[in-house]
Amino acid sequence: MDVQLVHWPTEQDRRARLDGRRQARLLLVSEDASPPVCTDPLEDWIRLPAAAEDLQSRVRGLEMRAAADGFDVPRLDADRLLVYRGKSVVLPETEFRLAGALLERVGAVVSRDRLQRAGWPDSLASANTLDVQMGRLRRRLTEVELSIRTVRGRGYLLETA
Amino acid sequence: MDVQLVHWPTEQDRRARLDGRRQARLLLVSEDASPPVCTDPLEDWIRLPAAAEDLQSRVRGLEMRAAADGFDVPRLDADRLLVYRGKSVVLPETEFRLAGALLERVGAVVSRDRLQRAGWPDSLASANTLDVQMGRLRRRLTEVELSIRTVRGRGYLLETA
DNA sequence: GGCGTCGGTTCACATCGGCGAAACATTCTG
DNA sequence: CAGAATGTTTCGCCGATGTGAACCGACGCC
Repeated sequence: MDVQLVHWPTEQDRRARLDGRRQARLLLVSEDASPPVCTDPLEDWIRLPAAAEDLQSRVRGLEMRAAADGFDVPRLDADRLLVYRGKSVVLPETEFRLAGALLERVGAVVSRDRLQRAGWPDSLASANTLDVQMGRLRRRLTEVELSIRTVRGRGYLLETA
Repeated sequence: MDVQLVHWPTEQDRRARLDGRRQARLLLVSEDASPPVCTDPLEDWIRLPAAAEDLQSRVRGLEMRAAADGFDVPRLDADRLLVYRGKSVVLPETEFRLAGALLERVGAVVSRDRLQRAGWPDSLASANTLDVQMGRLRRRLTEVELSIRTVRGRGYLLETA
């Protein structure tokens, strides 16, 4: 969601890394350098020294373009497809329901009890089953670079790293 | 695709028209005006007076984005030709209809039911026939570097990978 | 410090069903 | 006629799911 500021041309490697992560960035082009040609909508540049107003406009534009993609927010569609930063995984039914519960509160702890109810709305699974399914969900989420942290005695929380 | 130059803020109406036509344009922001926030990849702005080098870089970027526009979306013409990133394949009738259904919602899941109806509008094929045709379509799409992912129990989705 | 318990993780196993692949027959097309 | 396209069936794999057992670190207790 945020916009990274990158000095140009001194930080070329960092630019490449951000590009790989599909992270919005604004290149600050030093006075005596040539500006790059930006083809990625998530990239823009501005020549230094820059008016505060101009800088803001560029940053705002990038923010909105990044938000339009919804890139930094993991999204779960009705067909069990979890999308995050351009990648995606298909979740099986049970893991889908669990992921849904976690996504309702990204970054916050979701209690085991709540997860139980989310994962098995009608039936009632044995206690251990939740653990197993969380393990499976965890493994699958690594594919989209999401991770689940356990909070002993409290529950689990979804992280975007 | 050329890039239109638009004076800002005096030519706002012209900007709107170009936007509607999905025509790339560069806004020339007069010295005493506030720059707009550009969210469209086909739009950019530059503050006057501008160095020739900077102007060129902006225009070049827009040209390339305009050229890339639509390039990443697989397209299906009436003659059963599927085009994607410069390559293309000819699809047989049935696979053509199936591909059409998938392309209506690239990146989203299309249900088996919907595919059934798309592939066999009048007749009704036996249950498994869809699977077979999807397999065949799948094989053919590898030639244009497209792939079909199955979502168990839901349907299929077309991916641009 | 030694010990048991609790919560959580991982492994192995069994079941079930969706879906993929091959094989075959038939029809279409150049 | 040859090769492609299409429909159908059969077979079997593998993914999804639930369950039990082994394992392991954290914590509290004696």
